[in-house]
Amino acid sequence: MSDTSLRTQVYDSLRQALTTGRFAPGQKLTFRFIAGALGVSLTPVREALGRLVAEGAFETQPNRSVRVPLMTRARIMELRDIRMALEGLAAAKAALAADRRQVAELRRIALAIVAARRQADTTADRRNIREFHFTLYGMADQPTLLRVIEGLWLQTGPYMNLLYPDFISRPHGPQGRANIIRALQARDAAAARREIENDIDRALSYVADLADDDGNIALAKSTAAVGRRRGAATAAQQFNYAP
Amino acid sequence: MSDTSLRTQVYDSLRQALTTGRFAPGQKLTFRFIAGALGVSLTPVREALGRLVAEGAFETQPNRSVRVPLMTRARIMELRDIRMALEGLAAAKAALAADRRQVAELRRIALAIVAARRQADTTADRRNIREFHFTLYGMADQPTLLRVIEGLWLQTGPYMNLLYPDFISRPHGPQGRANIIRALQARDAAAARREIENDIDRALSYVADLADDDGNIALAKSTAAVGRRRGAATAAQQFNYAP
DNA sequence: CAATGAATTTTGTGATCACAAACCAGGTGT
DNA sequence: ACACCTGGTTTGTGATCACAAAATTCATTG
Repeated sequence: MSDTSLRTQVYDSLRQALTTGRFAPGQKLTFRFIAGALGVSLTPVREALGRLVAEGAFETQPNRSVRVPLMTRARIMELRDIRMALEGLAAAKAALAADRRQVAELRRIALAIVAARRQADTTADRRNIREFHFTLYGMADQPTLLRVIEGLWLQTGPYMNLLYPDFISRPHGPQGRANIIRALQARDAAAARREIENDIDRALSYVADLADDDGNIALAKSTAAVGRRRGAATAAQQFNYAP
Repeated sequence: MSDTSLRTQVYDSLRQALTTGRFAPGQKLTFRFIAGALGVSLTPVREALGRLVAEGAFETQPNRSVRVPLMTRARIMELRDIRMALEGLAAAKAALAADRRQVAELRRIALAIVAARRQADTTADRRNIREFHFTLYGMADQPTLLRVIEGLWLQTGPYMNLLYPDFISRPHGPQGRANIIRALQARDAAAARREIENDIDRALSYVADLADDDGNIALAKSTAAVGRRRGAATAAQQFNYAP
């Protein structure tokens, strides 16, 4: 482990919770609540939250507690455009740099996605999707680009629950991933970029259509609804879970 | 003023110092040094530095002090690609959204650049260049995009001194800005993107060519050399200056 | 004189305390 | 009923203290 500071542990816990959809959009969190749940003092919590606020994963009005941002339709579309540009760039570079072993690894993850979906395992699916994308982007070997993209995923994370179960069951998913793998084998940067752009476009346009201009969400029958029940889980439950 | 916390003031001071080239690449800073220079306790300094480290403006090995990152040629080229993608996107959107008043404002800044360069005023030039770009990007009205771009400028900031005086005296600068303004008037998004991409490409490719693969810089006769003399300025001098 | 190792100082990290501003009830007046 | 005040409570912010790990100094040794 390279950094074992408490601040980093708190940061990672919150990040995990965000990317796995444990916090609902608009949910409010106090410093003392997090500190109590994680068994640390306020100091490391403040530093971790400061970073997350800087990255846009949380927002705060001056001198007040933090909350998961409520995003308007426009803001989701903005994130869509940014992610298309950056993740498209990463995919294009990955296509030029990937070797045979890396492509095989990507194919393994693509199969795991199909398997988990057959069992409608939402948690596993989110983990798999994340692994597929970041394995792909990692091949580009561009650390700064990767970090910026991670910051963007942190912002879209709480909204990705909205994709389940309707959007995810559409047939275009496996097709897109197969196309990406083919593009890598052919070292076709333009095709890899195009496929990733399409993927992001479809997913975030779908999410954006569920949000109105005030940040309210058409809940439908999505699993995001569970996050709304504030007192349902104990404090510790919201952070710790078996990986 | 929306946020008057000390943490934010420290953050802004360090940000200013970075974007105006007051810190040299590789320069090391201790928490207590900054706290003393700004007359605050360690607490707000830690939070401000935590944010800047998260943004990549400073780097730190675990449990040790922070320093301005030394960038390899590869990393500068990486930043070039990211900035081309994102600032190109912002310019394209700006071209579609700009009204006549905003274009006039941009033309005013372009004239100020020419005027300041006639007097070889490096400080004013850096401020003007920043104002030109962020006024342009601001027209796109995309707050998240703007924040990501600001984070990237924070990283490239300490290296922008290397453009003076050689690169800046080349004739392509005024031409490029005139083209951008023309593109805005014509609502030509593709042209605006192309001009911004060219601008970033030229500047950062030039800087990258001065760096080797270990992060060492060919100093040449650039003004960055002054930043190297560590004890030259008092602590307070490194942060406070007349705007 | 360069290399080594112990003593000393410096430095980041985390916990705790003090405090003012924001929040929340509960009551009052209209 | 509803807006307004008011007391108590909660909450983020900043300073200070304690401490361990890292850096530095410097005497000692080969």
